[in-house]
Amino acid sequence: MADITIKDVAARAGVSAATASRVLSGNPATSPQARENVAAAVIELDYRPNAQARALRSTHSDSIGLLVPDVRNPFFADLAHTVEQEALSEGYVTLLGNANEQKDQQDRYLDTLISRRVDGIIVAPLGDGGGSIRSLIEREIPTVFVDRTVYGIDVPSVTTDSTGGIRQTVEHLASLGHTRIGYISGPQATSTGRDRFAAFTATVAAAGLSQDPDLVYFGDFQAASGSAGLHALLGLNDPPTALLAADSLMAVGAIAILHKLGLRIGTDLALVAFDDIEWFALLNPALSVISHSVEDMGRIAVEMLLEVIAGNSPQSVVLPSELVVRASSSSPILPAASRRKN
Amino acid sequence: MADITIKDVAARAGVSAATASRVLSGNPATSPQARENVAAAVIELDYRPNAQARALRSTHSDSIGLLVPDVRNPFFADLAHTVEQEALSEGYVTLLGNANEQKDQQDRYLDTLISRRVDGIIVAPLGDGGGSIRSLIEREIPTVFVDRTVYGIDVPSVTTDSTGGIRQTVEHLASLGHTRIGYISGPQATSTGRDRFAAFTATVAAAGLSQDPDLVYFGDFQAASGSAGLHALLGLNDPPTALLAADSLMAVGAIAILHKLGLRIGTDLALVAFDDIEWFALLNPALSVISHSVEDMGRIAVEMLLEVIAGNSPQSVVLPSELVVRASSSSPILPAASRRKN
DNA sequence: TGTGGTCGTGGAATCGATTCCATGGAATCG
DNA sequence: CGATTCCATGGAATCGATTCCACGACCACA
Repeated sequence: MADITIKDVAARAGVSAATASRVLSGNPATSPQARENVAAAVIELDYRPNAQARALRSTHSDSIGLLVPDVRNPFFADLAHTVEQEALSEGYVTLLGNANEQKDQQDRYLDTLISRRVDGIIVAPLGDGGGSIRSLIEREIPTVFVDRTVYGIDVPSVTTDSTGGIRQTVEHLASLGHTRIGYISGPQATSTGRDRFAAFTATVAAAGLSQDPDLVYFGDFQAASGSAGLHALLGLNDPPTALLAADSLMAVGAIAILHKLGLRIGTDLALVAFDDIEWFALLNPALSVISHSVEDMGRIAVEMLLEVIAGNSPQSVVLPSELVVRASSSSPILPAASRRKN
Repeated sequence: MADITIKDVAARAGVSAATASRVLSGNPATSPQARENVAAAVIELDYRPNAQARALRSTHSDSIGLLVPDVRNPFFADLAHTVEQEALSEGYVTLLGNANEQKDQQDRYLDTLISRRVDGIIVAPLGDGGGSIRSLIEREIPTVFVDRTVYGIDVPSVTTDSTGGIRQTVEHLASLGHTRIGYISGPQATSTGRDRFAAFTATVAAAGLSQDPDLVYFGDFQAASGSAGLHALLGLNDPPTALLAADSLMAVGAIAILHKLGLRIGTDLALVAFDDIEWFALLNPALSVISHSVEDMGRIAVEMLLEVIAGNSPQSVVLPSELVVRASSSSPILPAASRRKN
């Protein structure tokens, strides 16, 4: 692993290291002759600049960090893809970290990203503003929140307005005759969990539907809690006739149990999920979803972070969400007598 | 962003930078007094070592690179998750790159990873051994291939033995009465594409089934080519009665078209997909798959890379694959007359 | 008491690239 | 033709952490 340095290139090209550096960074104060010789030497030696040394001297590393709660969640996989492609087109490499929905792993990754002196960080945060999130702010490291925010921390963010999609969903279900809508909520420690829950309770009240607190189950955005939530809701004396899940993984968990119980989605129980995942349309029946654009979210987050890095203070952006009706929620409610009991 | 350096810590603790460095790296040649003072100063100043400077001096960066062809493919998302968690537990950070199934993006990312002097690289390669893959070898950068290999490049790898799962599948379909099995293949520019295709042709011949070359469609591992492949195969004069797709995304593309055409999976057409994805079991009917362990693959790849970094030459590992029969391939074949025509 | 050894410490060199500063040669102007 | 500007260039300082080397203090043993 005999590394080739800029001195080797300079020697080969018959110039000094300073001149070689100037050629490589496109400094105009170089002669055509020098440019040519250096370019040739670079190719002959297959030279790759040492990014560490460069970053050490020049205070920027041309890299950004992206910290997501769970890469296996298709929503965040898509987000990672979009951010990474968008950043690459702007000349930045993305370091992807996975907090695994755990605060200590989030802190550990943030520490690492700080140590590596990334130029900025995009994070879908969890927990309160403690731990390493605070260090980010105190060090004035350019930061953008995506999908989620943290109460009391003033950082530009790109989030989804849950209210529109959830109101459409509640009204849609009400128009089919449903009065008892079950809700599998995300954790109240996340802003998305809180916002969606608030939107649900508000619109249910506005539509005059049942506000029975037993109709709400609090999950953790992962599949197993969707299964548990479904069990809990179906076990009620007066179970819901429609169900809204606050994210795709909890919907998947619920669907698995529905299959196991032999209940028919769309007729025995209407189902809508927050987050649109490509293959939700392939389920039989196809799943109704509240859709929001992950591409827009990723693209805007990168643009916004570049603004912050440039020293500006961009406005936070809230993207709309929208109900997409498919077969899982298109049948009118059945009379209670014909519904199977659990 | 006034960065705090080791000199600030040293000054605060009343020692030299050399001593502070020794304390931080756990060098035993330090007095308890010094250790205590430095530890206190680190906390008071919220000091984070500059990873760039450290890596520059000490030739290792405690980071590895992972380059996958497509993060949105659930198989690679799972792989990324496993590798990242496993590496983290060994004290390494993972830089994730996404080649987007394009050779130029793969080269670009490899260049970046080389520049950043990662300690090693895990890559699911595409294309031949040209471009930056060659640079990796010439520079003797610790490298491990995962899922795929490159012909003629001698690098330790963790791959899946397609043959077992594919033989089981062909024999299973034959036992249901199928004689014409369609195959949507991966690209022959990838080792997995070639291996699975070879296994399919060999086992079909061994089972005495139709070897009609029209039964094979060559896709590119992405969803759209699965749709195209299905159209092509159903358009034959004598279409197949069973279908095997060489990866999950092409299976998804095929399923979408089957739904659109109103064909019933499992009865009108038996379907099996390579790669097990959690929600494949949720489809109706549930999808039969050839399953292989992405956790084992990721874990072994990291272990193997650490071996290579340590200077050893680990043996390549080939993991088994296995057929999991579900409803999409459990009905005996229908007589031709009762099958619908496309 | 003198010699040898251990131990904690600080000074200085080092890693590779960038950039300030000074220099020498060519070009331009009065 | 002499003076001034311009430009390409090399030398040297710099970024922050690590590590080699040397030094002084201390203990132990003969």
